[in-house]
Amino acid sequence: MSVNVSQEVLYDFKTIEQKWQDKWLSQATYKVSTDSDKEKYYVLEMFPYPSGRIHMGHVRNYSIGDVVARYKRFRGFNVLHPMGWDSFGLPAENAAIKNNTHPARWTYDNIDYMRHQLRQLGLSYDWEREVATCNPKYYKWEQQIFLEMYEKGLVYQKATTVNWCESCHTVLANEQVIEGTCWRCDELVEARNMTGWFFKITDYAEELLDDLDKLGGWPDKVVTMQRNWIGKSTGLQCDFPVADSDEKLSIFTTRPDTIFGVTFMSIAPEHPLLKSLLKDNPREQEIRDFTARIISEKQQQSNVDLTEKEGIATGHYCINPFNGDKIPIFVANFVLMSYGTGAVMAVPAHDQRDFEFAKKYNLAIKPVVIPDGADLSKTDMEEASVLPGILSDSGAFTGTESETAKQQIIDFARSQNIGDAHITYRLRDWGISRQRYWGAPIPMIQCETCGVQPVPVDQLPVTLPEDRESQKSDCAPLHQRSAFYETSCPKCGGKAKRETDTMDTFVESSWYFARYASPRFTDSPLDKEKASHWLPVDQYIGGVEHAILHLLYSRFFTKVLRDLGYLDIDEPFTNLLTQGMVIKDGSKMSKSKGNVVDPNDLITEYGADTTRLFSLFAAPPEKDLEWNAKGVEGCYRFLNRIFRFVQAYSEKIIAGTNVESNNLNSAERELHRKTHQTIKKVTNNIEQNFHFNTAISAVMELFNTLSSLNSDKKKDELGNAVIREAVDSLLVLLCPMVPHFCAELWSTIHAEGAIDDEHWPQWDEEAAKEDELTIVIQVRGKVRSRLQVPADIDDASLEAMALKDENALKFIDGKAIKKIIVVKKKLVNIVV
RNA sequence: GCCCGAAUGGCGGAACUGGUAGACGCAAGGGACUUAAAAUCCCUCGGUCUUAUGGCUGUGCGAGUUCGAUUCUCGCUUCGGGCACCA
Repeated sequence: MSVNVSQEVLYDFKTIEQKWQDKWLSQATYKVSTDSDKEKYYVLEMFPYPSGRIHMGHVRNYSIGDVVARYKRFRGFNVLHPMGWDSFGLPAENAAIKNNTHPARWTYDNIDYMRHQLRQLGLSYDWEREVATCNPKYYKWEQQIFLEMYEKGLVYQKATTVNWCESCHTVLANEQVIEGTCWRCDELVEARNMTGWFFKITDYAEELLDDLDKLGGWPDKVVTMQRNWIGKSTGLQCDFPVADSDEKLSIFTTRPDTIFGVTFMSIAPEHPLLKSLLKDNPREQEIRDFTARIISEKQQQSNVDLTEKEGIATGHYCINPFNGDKIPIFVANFVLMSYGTGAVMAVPAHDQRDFEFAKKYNLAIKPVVIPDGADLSKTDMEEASVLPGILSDSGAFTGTESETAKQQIIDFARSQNIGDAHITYRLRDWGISRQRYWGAPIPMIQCETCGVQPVPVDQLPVTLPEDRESQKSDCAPLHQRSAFYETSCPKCGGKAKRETDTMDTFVESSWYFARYASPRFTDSPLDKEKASHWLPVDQYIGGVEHAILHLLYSRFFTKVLRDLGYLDIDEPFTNLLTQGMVIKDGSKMSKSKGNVVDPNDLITEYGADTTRLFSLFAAPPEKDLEWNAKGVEGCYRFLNRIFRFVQAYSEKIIAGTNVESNNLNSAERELHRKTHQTIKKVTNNIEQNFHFNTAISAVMELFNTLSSLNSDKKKDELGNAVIREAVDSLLVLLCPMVPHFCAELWSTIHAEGAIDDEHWPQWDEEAAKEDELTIVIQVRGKVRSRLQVPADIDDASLEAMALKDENALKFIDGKAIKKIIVVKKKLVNIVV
């Protein structure tokens, strides 16, 4: 029987993709519920901000997620795979002003368009669970969580120095300041004093740190970044009495072992003690001018550049409680009020900053920790010595090893009631107040008589004010809208004012993954039963740019929701995959560089399947992906070749029965073996590390084997059964990547049953075994010859064969054989 | 400055636990088909020497361990990422 494979037909992806998308939608193929005997699997990709249209980064992220979802379904899991919209945020306001539309209108239009785009990609979401965070039905529950946190003391208001972005007209959290600039618009951030609401994330600092150890399924890199961000330091907090005064200066140090080397004190310009130090101070004006200048410099420069160390003596002294030394107190520009106590004991001999400062102002440098073999006495030091060593000049502690001395000195401070062990974190509380319109209102009320009052839960949601014409742009912040903020006190009924700040949009994304478990639940933020069924997320996928921001906040919220009784897990995301960027011509795609690839164009020209296939094939997910238009064509060619083959061979495939593995000719055995090897390879690639690129190349190899066996002289030896087995397997293996394509071809060769109802193929280890092996023969570690041998050969005969091999003999050249190394099924190395 | 990570053909990338470097794809070159082109199919494809069998060389650089190193150790170089007065 001869079959013609048409050489010219290109498969009609447009019709095929439309057909299957319609089917999946109308039949709600990917809808899930908890009533299933199957084990649950929750795969989630970071939901997008509805900026207008999807970009290649989304395509990549969601293609990866969809492969995981479809693969796990084939493996028999009950897969939750939802999608939604992180739909509050600044761009909506800017766009609304620009286009004279309303942020809500702009946002919902974008959502409609982008949902359409995601459907065009054939992503297998349960669309019935879709959420949009700007919907009052979503943020109502966020407000309720806020209130419950407030009741637990996890929310508080304070006036403090905040990060202000002038271009965004709002405050930013510490995590949102990237190298001194705004995470969203790159504008330089300035310092301002403002009142705002804070989440007490620092209450969870220790647990957030400890539980990092539970995140074995996260990239080490992300765990390390979080660990550094939390920045735990242990040391001594200790009081230094101010000379001729009742006041004390409290310091924190991680080097209590150097406490005998303190030669001065540095305090932050904002330090509260400064006020009393200035009283009756002859140099009051000079000091005031200095601190004012430093504070304003700090505000302008933010934390971009390291400025030179600068300070001024206050004329006051304090007493080192350990040795009675009288030491001068300086105001210094490098001391941060927001870390530790805002005051530092300065040990210039053992701290580089203090060293530079001491050099500049000619202050004493007193070495007290002498590293092994070093001589720090008297000689001019070039830099601070930070190594451990033996204490000298340290009273009763002289001669002690510095690590031991740390604890002894802490113990001593405690016994004298002047200090104790202390832990300090770099992590600060999360400032969530934003002075913008398009965000979730903070449900608090300020009463003239009763003070701050929470909005009663039954009055939620506090919704954003609608405009007279909601089509029109009016993005005035809430503090400019009296109709919004004028209200009455829930306690006394008197005149009161609503909080006019809205919440940081990172609050919405800190719990959306839990809401997906019960997205329409109307009794409380989460249906506990559903949440405990689905959570934690088994596999979370998104960009590494959220390594700290979103992922830290979500971990915090998970712990808070647990403590509020909504969740019974400690960590939200068991496994995390951080995918690389999509780049072109060596750099990130951007409008300014003019190297943007629009997914729409690709879908129109090649279809969703090809687009997905290339974005999975070109690189492993965690690496950056270099976009290559020619590479896309290669993937398209690959799909076309399969399509033509299956069409041409459909009769044979349909006629194929089950493979009888003990009754195969050599061509059949070769294809049968390759099929099972491919199943094994693809399965392992996906299971181990989601390396779809190598999984796809394995399927390409299988197809190459299939088509070459068919084109050459062995053509007539191939029975229908092995062809059918190869094609059936190939289609299921490829289905997670190119679902429409495989569904269509499957339907042409199977009268009944959709590919979605199939099981993942299982490989047969026997069938996958090679019956011949290539053994490498080395002489002195260099490859000299190769042998084809039966797979079951034993080491002794292998060795014998190697010693008889002509090529090997040439290189042995009659020399004495020292040693022969035989590696099973791999090689023989003859050492002469 | 400190802490991570990476470096393999013209390109994207592969290589199990130390055991055939370059799978798969792209590009390039040659051929078949065609009046021609496109499409499709076949062949070649790290460098170098050689008529060829084949030899030598080759995974950023330099050492080391080993019968054997892309893989392990040490020291560099370059690039990328994170943190950056955190006391």
